[in-house]
Amino acid sequence: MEELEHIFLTSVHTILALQNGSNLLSPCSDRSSESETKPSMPKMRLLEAQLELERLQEENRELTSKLDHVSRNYSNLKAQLLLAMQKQAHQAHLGEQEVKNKSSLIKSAQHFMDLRPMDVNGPGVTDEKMTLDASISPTDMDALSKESNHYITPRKYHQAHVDDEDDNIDDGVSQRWGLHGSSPSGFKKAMDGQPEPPFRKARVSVRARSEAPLISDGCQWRKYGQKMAKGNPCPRAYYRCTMASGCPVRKQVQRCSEDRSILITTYEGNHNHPLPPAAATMANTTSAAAKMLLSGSTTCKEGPPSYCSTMQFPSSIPFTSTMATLSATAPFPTITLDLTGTPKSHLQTLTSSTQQFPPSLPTLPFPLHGHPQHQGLGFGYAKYSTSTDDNSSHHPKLSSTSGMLRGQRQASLIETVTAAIASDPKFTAALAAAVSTVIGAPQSGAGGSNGGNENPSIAGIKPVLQGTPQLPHPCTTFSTNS
DNA sequence: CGGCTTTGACCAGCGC
DNA sequence: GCGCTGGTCAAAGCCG
Repeated sequence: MEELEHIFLTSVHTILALQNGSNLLSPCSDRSSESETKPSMPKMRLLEAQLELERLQEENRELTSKLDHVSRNYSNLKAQLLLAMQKQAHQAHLGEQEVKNKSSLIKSAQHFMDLRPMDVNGPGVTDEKMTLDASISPTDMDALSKESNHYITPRKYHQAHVDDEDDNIDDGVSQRWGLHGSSPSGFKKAMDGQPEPPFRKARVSVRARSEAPLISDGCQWRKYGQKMAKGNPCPRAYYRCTMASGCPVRKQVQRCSEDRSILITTYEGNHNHPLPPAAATMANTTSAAAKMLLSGSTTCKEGPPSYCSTMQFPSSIPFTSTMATLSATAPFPTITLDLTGTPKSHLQTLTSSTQQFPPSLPTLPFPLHGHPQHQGLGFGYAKYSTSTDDNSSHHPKLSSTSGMLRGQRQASLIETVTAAIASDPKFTAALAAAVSTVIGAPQSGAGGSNGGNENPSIAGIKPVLQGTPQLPHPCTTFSTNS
């Protein structure tokens, strides 16, 4: 596994270095310097230079796609390795667990943390395995989960059951559910020797201050239902990803009952199809956050799960009141990144205890796996800078990078960042990528179901940003369940 | 005409 | 066992 990671990081390093080299000849700098220093240059030479520039830009694009490809291959290999490890571990412990679990785990199964293999398997499964398990990239799990090409409802799942591992594999977490039968119903069925449906899936919700009916996350969604939720006068809408047939990803959209300008979007599942960079950014980010929550790779490892029900992450990004919350007491384990500016969201009150992260968390732009060349990726777009002058002024690093990077390249880099997050999930990194997704992309028109796949920005935020000087206060909430 | 939204019905989980 | 709630289905209608 470490070898794989090393290979991957080396590849990323190389490609990024090449990229940076290519970008030394950016159109602007090149043209301006040449025209200033050699005003009398013949037109032929200018044309040649321009051709060379175009060639370099093309090369740049190819390298970017190569990087993407390497990243996917890496995740794919990693996922396969993890699968083999999981099967091995599962077979080794299945027998003894059956006796143990019957007596002690049925009650605790209702707690979400019991989804974790450590809890179910006992000391036989190490923390390392859990962390590795959480690092499976969602998009690359698709390659392994061919069965998930068809969306399987719980009902259908009952009828035509499939091998749990394959069926849940598009979600590394739900796979654990299936394997160990830790969901309440799953437990009973597992005890009976029957397969259990993937009732719980990873969820990532985004809380955003937006007046638009939907946030634009780069994917195409189709509404399939709407319900009035208890305790909220606003209806909850259910959407399904329609970018590919059978994509299991769903999302719920609901306005906050306390502040109807806040839009709460909850994502569930992982895409089983290639995503545009913008959507991939969100998908990778959310899945990384989700998996980290469920993998327990955060600071609450040492305590019992119940004591880690909530963790608040004071953000280091130049936002005020950015807060990420993990909730274990909710029906689903939840990661909440609250960027609304509301100090205490109602989600935080769901939990019984909190853990404040030390203020020494890595700041953005953050180094990836200790590779300094990954620093300074620039998580600020021009839009962000203009709308947040006050904040950006406190963070010259961010503001200086905005406008220097071209949209496509930046999207690709952010995607790389989020993919890297998936391989070694630290929540702060996931948080950072999520925020970069929200604030970093050029804003699209307030498009309801976001047919445009290239823009991860939150539709409708723009008017809010312009109208309220204290912003940006988009709020991003990640909740993950499996 | 195809894709999408709407909306009532249905189902499963859960608490009492 | 019953009722409540969340989530999903699917028919009907709308829209470009």
